[in-house]
Amino acid sequence: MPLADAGSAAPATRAVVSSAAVLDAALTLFATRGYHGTALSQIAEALGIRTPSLYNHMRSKQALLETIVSRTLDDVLADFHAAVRDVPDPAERLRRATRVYALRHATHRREALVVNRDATSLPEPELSRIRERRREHEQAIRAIIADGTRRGVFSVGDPALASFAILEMSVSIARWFREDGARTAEQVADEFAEFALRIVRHRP
Amino acid sequence: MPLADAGSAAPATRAVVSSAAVLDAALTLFATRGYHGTALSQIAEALGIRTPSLYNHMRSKQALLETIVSRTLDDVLADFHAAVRDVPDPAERLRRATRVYALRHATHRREALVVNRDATSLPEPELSRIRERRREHEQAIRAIIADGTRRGVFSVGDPALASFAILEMSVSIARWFREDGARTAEQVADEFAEFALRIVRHRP
DNA sequence: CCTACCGATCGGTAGG
DNA sequence: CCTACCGATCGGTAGG
Repeated sequence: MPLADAGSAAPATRAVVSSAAVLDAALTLFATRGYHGTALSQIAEALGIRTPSLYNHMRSKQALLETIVSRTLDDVLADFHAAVRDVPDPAERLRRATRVYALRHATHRREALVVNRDATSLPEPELSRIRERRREHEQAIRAIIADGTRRGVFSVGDPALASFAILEMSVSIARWFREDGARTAEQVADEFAEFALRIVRHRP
Repeated sequence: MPLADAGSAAPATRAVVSSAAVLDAALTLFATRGYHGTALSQIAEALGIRTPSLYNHMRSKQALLETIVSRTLDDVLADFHAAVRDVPDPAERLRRATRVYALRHATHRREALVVNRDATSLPEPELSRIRERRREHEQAIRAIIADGTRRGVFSVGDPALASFAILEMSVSIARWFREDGARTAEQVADEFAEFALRIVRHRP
């Protein structure tokens, strides 16, 4: 039966796929080749199905990106609020906020790469809503830094610059972190939390 | 003469274009919409010419990206070496290396955005050569940090983590810096150089 | 610099 | 889940 297994794209058995599986395959491919650099045919091939079958599990390619970005931003904000809840001390708040953000970028690398690379490919009004959530997070970090500076436990010229630096150095973890590398995600997250406190010149 | 000015794509006079102009238009569009999100027809339209005319000034779309990325990386390395030449003190070396890198990301935002977003879209063997130059820069920063740590003027657990953090927080400047913003490129660069010294816990 | 044109591939639909 | 197919657009070439 040469036709039955002619090429790796033709599976021996008929594949069964879920929305979650489509999203996961899209996540991997978008993270690797970018949203515009990924064809739906590649997502289908990764799942062992034909392109039109994808439409049983999604509305459109764009909806896939929208779901990935939107969920990720919601999770980032939820992480943040859970991490700082009932923590009044600015230094401890900043440490926990940075740790959880850094940790997420080590453990959810694909999501982070897609959000950072391709979120701007979404159309309005989704794009504005996305920008608003990122802004919300940045402002929350900035507020912690401003609070600590006001109280004299931090020393920083411009809380906005410090918050950009802290957030973006953490985002970079998604670019180089390897699960089988020398340091665990937790070790990296702790170290970056320490960097954050150093940036705002917190005296331990 | 309705046909002569039907639509903004039809210029009144015949446009004359140079390789530099094509590269510049590509730079702007790649930075805004990404390499795969940009069509050659958009580059042509921005220049007021037809798509096939672009081929008088370039070899291919990919060659455009290659030129942008390659030149930018060469410039980054040249900047670095010029900045630290004849500066033996690790703290001053790190300050200057960070300042010049941060400054470049404020003044060459488009280049930085394209390199960071789309360099991986290049094929081998170009991709390896690009990675090698980025690695070279990262290793040079790491060596400064390791040197300062050895001499006891820095205190950092892992020079690699610190160098990633310093470089990547600087890269982020390209994402948010505005020429008409509250701070000049030089002010931002100085502040980020200070952040770098704080990350390695240099005592001033 | 242009018009005319190419094969390939894109996201998506019809219909089963 | 599939095959068959769609119009649109892609990067690029021929030839002037």
